[in-house]
Amino acid sequence: MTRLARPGGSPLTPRSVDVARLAGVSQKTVSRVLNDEPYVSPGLRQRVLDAAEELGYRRNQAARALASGRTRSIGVVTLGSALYGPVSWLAGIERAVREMGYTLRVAATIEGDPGGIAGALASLLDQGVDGVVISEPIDEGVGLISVDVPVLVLGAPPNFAAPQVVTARVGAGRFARAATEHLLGLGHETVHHLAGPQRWYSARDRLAGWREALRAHSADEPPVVEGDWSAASGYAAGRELAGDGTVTAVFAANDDMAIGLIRALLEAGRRVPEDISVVGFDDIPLAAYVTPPLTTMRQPFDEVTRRGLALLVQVIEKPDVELPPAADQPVELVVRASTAPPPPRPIPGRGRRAIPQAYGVPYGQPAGSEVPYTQP
Amino acid sequence: MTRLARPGGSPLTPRSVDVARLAGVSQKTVSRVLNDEPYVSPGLRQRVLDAAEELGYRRNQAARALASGRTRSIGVVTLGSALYGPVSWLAGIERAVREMGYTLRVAATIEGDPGGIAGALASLLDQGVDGVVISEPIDEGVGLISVDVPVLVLGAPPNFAAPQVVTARVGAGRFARAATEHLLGLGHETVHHLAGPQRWYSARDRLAGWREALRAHSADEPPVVEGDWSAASGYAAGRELAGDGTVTAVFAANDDMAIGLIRALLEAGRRVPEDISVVGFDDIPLAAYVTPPLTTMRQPFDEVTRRGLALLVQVIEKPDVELPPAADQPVELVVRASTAPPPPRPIPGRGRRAIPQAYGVPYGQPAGSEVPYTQP
DNA sequence: CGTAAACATGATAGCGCAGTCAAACGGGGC
DNA sequence: GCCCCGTTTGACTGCGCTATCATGTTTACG
Repeated sequence: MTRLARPGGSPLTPRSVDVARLAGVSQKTVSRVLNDEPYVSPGLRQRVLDAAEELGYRRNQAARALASGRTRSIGVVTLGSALYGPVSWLAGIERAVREMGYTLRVAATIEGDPGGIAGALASLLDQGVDGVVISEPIDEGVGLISVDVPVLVLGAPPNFAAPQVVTARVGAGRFARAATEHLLGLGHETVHHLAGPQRWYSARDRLAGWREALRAHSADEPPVVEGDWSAASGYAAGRELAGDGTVTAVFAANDDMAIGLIRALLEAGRRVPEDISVVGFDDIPLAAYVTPPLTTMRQPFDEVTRRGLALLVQVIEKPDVELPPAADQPVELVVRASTAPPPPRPIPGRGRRAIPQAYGVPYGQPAGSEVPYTQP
Repeated sequence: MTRLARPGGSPLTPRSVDVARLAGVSQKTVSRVLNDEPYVSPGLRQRVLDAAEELGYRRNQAARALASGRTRSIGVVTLGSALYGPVSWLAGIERAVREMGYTLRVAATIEGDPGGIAGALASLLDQGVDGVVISEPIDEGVGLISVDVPVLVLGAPPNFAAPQVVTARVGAGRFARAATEHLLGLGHETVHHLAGPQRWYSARDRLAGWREALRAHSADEPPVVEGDWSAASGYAAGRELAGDGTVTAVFAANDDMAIGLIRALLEAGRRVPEDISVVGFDDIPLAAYVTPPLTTMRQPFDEVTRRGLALLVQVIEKPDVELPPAADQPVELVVRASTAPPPPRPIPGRGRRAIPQAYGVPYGQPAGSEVPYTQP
């Protein structure tokens, strides 16, 4: 049976003095050994390690933090939701934090709570974290926030004042531009955009990238439809767009909305990709398996978080060293079956068309629903 | 501009003594006020609060922890992945932890690392957490683990020795049984099961529930196909099952696998739900928007985590009080379009059938892919 | 009006480590 | 042989708070 004890949990768990006594050294020497400080003879070092092992000694982190002023922990401000993007950031952060020898404390912002970021940050700082990660920030009318520990901002421009602010971004704009250009390259006259909520920096980045691509190709810029990242909002947008006969290509700001959008298009009798092409964003694990498989942009979450945290830790430990410039991650477009060249000629008129005949398609015979489908 | 400072961050941040001096009381009185202890006169209390406010005082948690032996934090052992189930647990836990006035520390198990749970637990206990949440545990040959703080085990039987072990479970078995019975109720002779990895308790629960339902209805028990929760594994299973003409209904242990499964069936020319019905598990937000919309079991993540954490905190703070018995959550089946009665007569023979004509379906005309689809 | 409770405050002593400084030791250069 | 300097070790102190106990100060009630 594995036995795990919390230091200080009971009066019986050993203290560093106990280790010192057993090893026949001073308490300070135990501290030296355990912190890998120089000036300890190899013999003593081993004796201390053996004694610590024998007693099952674990350092009390609260005492360490109090005495040293450092907690060796990093706080992350995240959204308390199951959105794929934020969750993937969190998973990557956990891994990277542990790799760097730190521990992780989490504070979620409460959805829709303005000043939520400030609240979450305050909670983390109260806990004495040595650094903070803000993943995918939203600007809900919060002004500049000033924090007295280094900050890593993921996927957004920094609007924090801190001893050091480091940024690691995917560069969503470039990705959005590539997605849009993929559609233009297939021959679409223009590309509609189903945007994310514009309070999100990453949503604005994607919008900007889409706009850039259109301008660079002198394409018309159709009105933007804004969703809230959810498939439900994509579905709602899809019902709108399905009625517009001029739409032949849509770039959705994330995969969930893209999938909701596609569902609405299919229900309205618009085929994907024959009538309308759709590109998503994120490459969620399901993207390859929905019908039709989704063309999408893959985000390099892991590389970005790992690199960002390495910078953050460097800044925490050696505040004076100059940081290397951030390197952009390569853009990765995953082409699947939701994009194709536009239909031969523009569909005349507006409004719902008659339901067309189904193709005999090479891969599979999808089916609609027989049970009446109601919005959940 | 919002200014946030870390207690102890600089020598200038105020201490409780500073507050005491400003309020003209002893340091101990400040401590009393801030801990809401009785026996402080209202006048003094207010003076102390004002002084604290004026100085922007924040308590140093490390010192509090050291002096009191409690960190007011709860650790959660989680999987470092973006799987919907674990992630939803985590989101629910964060919310509940904050509601209870605690903070959250996270340690992820490293995938495929045996003893990963023990390692993550050790890391949390080293940090001095007052309680631990194990979400969706796996038993990777780890024996009984003994921990010296209370433990909340979500969604699984406890195999931990601790001062107190509380369990909060969805009761996945009952849910799986309901899912299976839904299919049997539609007239299917039996139901195949696409199981989750059997190292997971929740996967075993679901398998057991499925089996129970079959037995109760005296239905044949077909061989189980095991996936790894991913859509890719569902897809692989689907290729297998598509070749078996006797399959008319499948219960998948989660939605991702169900979606991968459906994709493979469609590609093989088996219609869903006309030829084969599929039920998923989780009710991920996308489930309503894939094609066909997925019939699935909704898990009450929030209720279960909230209730579980309330119990955990009670056990931490008042170890002697008797706990109320756990109440089962109601089973919730969300019927969408991926399930239907079986086809009129058993499909003769085995192997691939010719691609049938598409229905003119009431809701939408889904399309397959024209671009050749390759497994990612 | 006296006495026992209840209330209100403060002095003092740790919690378990890391930081500071001083002391002891040892080898090389003169 | 003496001094200097790098090495090795330990005694002592303090991080900022909570806990314990002692000391006043009221109130309750016979």
